[in-house]
Amino acid sequence: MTDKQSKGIRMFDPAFDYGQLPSLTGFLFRKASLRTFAIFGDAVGDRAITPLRYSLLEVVGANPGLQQVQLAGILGLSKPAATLAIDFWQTRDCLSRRPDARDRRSRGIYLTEAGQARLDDLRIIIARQDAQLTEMLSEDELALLKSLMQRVIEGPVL
Amino acid sequence: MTDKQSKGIRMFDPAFDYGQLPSLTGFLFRKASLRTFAIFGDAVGDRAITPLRYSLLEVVGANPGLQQVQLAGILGLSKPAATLAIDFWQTRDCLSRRPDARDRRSRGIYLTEAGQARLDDLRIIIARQDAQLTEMLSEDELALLKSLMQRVIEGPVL
DNA sequence: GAAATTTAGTTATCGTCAATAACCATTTAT
DNA sequence: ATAAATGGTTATTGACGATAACTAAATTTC
Repeated sequence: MTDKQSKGIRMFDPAFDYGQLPSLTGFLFRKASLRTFAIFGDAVGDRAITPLRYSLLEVVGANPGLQQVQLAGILGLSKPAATLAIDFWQTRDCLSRRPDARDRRSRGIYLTEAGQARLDDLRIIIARQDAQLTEMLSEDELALLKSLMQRVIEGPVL
Repeated sequence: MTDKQSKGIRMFDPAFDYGQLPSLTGFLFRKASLRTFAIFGDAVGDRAITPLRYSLLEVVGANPGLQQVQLAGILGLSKPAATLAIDFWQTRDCLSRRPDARDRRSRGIYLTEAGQARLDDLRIIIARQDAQLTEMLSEDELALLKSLMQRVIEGPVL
């Protein structure tokens, strides 16, 4: 065992036959996503900071004052999940809930100063990590990949 | 609520700013993977049949007689997880554990007749579903996407 | 304008799942 | 022969996410 991090996952072992799996686009997406996740953890250092939690911070940073329900909608979370995710950052002094003057039920979510600093850090770390993920592609190829992925993602809901 | 299935997930809501998220390849992978997963469930009909469990069946079909440890290695599972996954199919009469003559500790995993039939079905359903996933791409674009994805997945472990 | 309904948010409870640890049986190494 | 390693199962635990139930505040309806 030489590799402590990332489980040292070998994506395909040439000794075995994977049937039709490698020809399925969805399978490739899943593998790519797993790989992303593994590397993400290494890059960020803190295992508690998952892609989802980072996404939350990013979205709050870009849209200060959103309601929790709105955040849940954007991130595809249930209400309780949103509550927990916000709790996570609030206990770390990165997010604050501020009362909304117009509607005293709802609470606007904002970055604290520490949160802004943390986000600035994370953005850099993660952008760099993301570049490593695709370092084997030329710039043109990467742009192409992204635009193809975009179209697949935005595709019809079926 | 018109859409019962697939949660009707809207991938991006143009009303909000997603920060740098949409420019991260890893984020696109994750979204694509989520989309794959959602559609997979709809296509197969049985929610219990996850991509992972299908992968297991596919790999056993392509490599009859593998040990459980080998399967775990190929699929990136822990030993207990492999045990459970095999149990899943065995209780459905699709896989069988056969004693290994040379090593009485280990057990070879094989498709049953029912398992072969089930796999044949699933292969077709899933191949069709996978095609739908990328129906907005031309044949050339799809081939390109796949080859780019392959290279990313096979990339260095970092 | 009071009662009923809806909505934002939290808390409680549950089920799933995967990982670790502990365990048995068998094989390999010393 | 004994010790160490390996294949497999079972038991236990912890992380999550989902639903349900609840509070508080807003909106609707008559």
